[in-house]
Amino acid sequence: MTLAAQVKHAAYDALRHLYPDTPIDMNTITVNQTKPEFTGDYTIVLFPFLKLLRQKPDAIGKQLGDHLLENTSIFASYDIVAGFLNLTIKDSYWVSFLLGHHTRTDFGQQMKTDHRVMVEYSSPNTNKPLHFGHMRNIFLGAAMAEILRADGKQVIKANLINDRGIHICKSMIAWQHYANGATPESAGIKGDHLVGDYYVKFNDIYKEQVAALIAQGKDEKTAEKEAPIMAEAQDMLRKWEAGDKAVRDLWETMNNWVYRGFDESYKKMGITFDKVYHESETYLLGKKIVEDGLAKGVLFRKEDGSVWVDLKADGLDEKLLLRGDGTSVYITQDLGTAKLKYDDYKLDRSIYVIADEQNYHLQVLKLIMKKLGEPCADGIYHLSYGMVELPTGRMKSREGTVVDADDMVSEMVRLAQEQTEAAGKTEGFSGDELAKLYETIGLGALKFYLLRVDPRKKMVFDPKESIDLHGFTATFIQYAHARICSILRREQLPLVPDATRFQSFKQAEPISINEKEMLVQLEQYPAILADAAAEYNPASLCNYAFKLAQTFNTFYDVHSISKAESEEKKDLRLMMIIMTASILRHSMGLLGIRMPEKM
RNA sequence: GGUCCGGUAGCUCAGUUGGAUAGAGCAUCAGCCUUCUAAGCUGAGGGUCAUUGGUUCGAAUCCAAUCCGGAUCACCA
Repeated sequence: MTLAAQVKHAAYDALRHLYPDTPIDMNTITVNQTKPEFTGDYTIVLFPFLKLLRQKPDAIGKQLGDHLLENTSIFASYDIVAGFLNLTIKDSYWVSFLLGHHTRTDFGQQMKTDHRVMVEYSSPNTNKPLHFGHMRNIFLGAAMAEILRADGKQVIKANLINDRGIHICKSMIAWQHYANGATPESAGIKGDHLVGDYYVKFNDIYKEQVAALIAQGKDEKTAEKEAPIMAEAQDMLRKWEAGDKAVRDLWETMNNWVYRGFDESYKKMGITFDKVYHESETYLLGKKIVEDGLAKGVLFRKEDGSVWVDLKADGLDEKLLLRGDGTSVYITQDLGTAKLKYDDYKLDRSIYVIADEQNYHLQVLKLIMKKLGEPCADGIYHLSYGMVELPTGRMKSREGTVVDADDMVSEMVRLAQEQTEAAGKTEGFSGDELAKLYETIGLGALKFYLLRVDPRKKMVFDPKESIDLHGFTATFIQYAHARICSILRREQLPLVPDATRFQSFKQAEPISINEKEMLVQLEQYPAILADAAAEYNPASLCNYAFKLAQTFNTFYDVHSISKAESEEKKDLRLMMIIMTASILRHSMGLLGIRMPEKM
């Protein structure tokens, strides 16, 4: 149980004992961390009891404080300030906390349960390379998967590749017309970028054709429908669904180019998956689900043969599930995938990391599954995140403002190198070590930048700010970690000492304010981690780790560790910084950010 | 227009189930390296928590209305 919870329970027991005739609800007890300007560690708010007990705050505070001091072992003293009971925790509590946990590398982690969770993220289309918007998705999904795993869940990291549909056909058509058989090898371009180039080409041609038709006097809608290249793409989609060999072969070839490109990008980003789904393998199941729904009478068919679901009773509209020509739409394949995921793993929860522009889509998906009586429906959870925007507004591929993922990673690594060299911190490293360090810093900065904001909020990507390695950044945290490692090297201690090293530690001197600040934060890590899991919010880990690093830096400035006032103080501080480094590694590790031992 | 999300310092963001004088980072200004890594530390300035009303001992937080911004309401994915 966390310290804050212990305080709350102690207060509850005390109040019940002191006022047996007045029932007190646990929820009326508020325990906060004491503000730094007051003496104490944790504060019980007395106001809620005034009316209940018909006494003045000072009187209640005194009785409660006295009782807590006499009947529990964790409090050293108390202080009442205007309705707040500030409690100071005994130094011995902190000492035993340190002795009990400083050798752990998994402090904060929960026991494994059999609760099964799938986290789906990345989920790219195979018609263009990954861009900056994907990166928020990818890092968020990967971080959430690790956080949930640390929270005791059985986690399956899944990638759903959107490998079929009209968008792929567009790239294929343009490639057929304009590529002269170019391959990634012959063109010297990464496969995903090559295919993406032809998707762009398609759109250019399409726009030209529409413009030409409008010039001939057609209205916009008709022009969009009649553009010949679009008709070709649609024809190709039908052939694909019919299993046309030539189309399937080209499709396979081009997709494989893209996969090799993606794999390279994922590898660079340090991203892995446990399971990969392809929509080409699930859309038929989706169609089957629709047909079953039709048979059950949950869905209905219109005159043109298209199939719909009526969601008016749920405040939504009618939604198309199959086109008149029998081809499936976006949501059709999602129905199949949702069921398949559930059947594969018997999931308690299935998390979709998808941008908030698809809130409606996910709502519809869950609703349809529920209507169809599929058991997977209840577990569907949309982890909806806000879009990444530039200071000038939304990124638009049309205007060429989309930031490419591969470029972004190399740029950040390059900047890490530039700034490390400028700071003159390259001595004592081999070439390989430096390359690894730049990657650790650059990639860490990027991940942290994208994860430090509450995922639900849309965020602004300011290129100028993202390259800053000062302040609220991964670099700041990495630096604190490297400082700790440096001290441990000097003391000839491993990052995690064995349990006998501080076994005979006996506390003699009082804990200082700066020491206490660190201890309070160290103790809170398990609660922060549990909260990040419960709220699906990696940003709280970013905030916590930054604060911990900040507190360490101040502590480091105020107190010498190697030259502490006494051997006893030195040991105490060594245990503290060992634990600090372990928690920084653990928390940032969940976000996929490495902590260097030297920088 | 319907639905959903958001509005906190010049900028980017924190702010637990309502609790003490609303906090960080960046930017600006002033200090701190003969002492464990200055990618650091200390301090200063900077706020009508969009607005108005309500609930209460107490509201950035809860409720209502209004204003502003965004997303979505496709036989695109």
